[in-house]
Amino acid sequence: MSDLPIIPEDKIKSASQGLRAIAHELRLSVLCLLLERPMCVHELIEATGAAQSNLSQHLSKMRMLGILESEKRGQEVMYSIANPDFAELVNALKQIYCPEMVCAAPTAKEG
Amino acid sequence: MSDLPIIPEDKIKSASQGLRAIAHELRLSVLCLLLERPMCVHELIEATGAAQSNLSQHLSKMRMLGILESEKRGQEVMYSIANPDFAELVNALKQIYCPEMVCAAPTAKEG
DNA sequence: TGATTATATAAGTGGAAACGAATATATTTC
DNA sequence: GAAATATATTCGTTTCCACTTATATAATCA
Repeated sequence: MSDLPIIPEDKIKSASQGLRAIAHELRLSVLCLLLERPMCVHELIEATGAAQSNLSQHLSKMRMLGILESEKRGQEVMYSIANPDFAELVNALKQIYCPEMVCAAPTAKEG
Repeated sequence: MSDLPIIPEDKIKSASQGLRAIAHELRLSVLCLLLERPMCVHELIEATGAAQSNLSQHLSKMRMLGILESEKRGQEVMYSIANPDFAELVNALKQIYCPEMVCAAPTAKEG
């Protein structure tokens, strides 16, 4: 019997599901790209070098999980990050793994 | 040819490896527990309800990845978080998934 | 309307990860 | 030194993921 603050099972389940969702090289790359601006599928294909079908499946998975949202524009489909939590999470990762690429909160000193 | 700030492949690879490492319910639970204080294996078994062999395998995996470190104390083995980045990451998750459990940076107003 | 472009979905396959069962190793106690 | 406790490791099985190939749908254009 410990008096530890146990995290509820369902929270753990959601969190690990969220992590699994972004713990994939291609999906993470896509999220990093969409952090900059919304993009359509063929832009993402070009930027990542992924196969069309494969990328489409990953996009679809992230959309179903509420991470991404999509909007049809003509024959293209624009994808963007739907859940700001994931934008934050990816930013946190960038700060850990490539601090020099994160322009972070501007210190209000530089131009 | 886009002028997007592409994240280098090896950074993506490290990041997604790190995410996969914690994107598992049991491993994430362990990390949350160890966020409080170092614990020995049978404490973790009791707190998580996991099978001994299974938990041991996960601990071993996280130790090999540099996430955890262990110190033998008598016949027990104490585990703790070795890499502060992961502590931060897990804290970030807590803020997203259970904000009410995070005592965060004290606002210096409450007792 | 037929061809082309953009994207999605389905089906099959290969490989990795997780788990349980059994066993091994180290430490303590008697 | 034998039993008990604490933890690690090995092995075999199953389950889950990702990827490719092929096909479907929708929009545009000729």
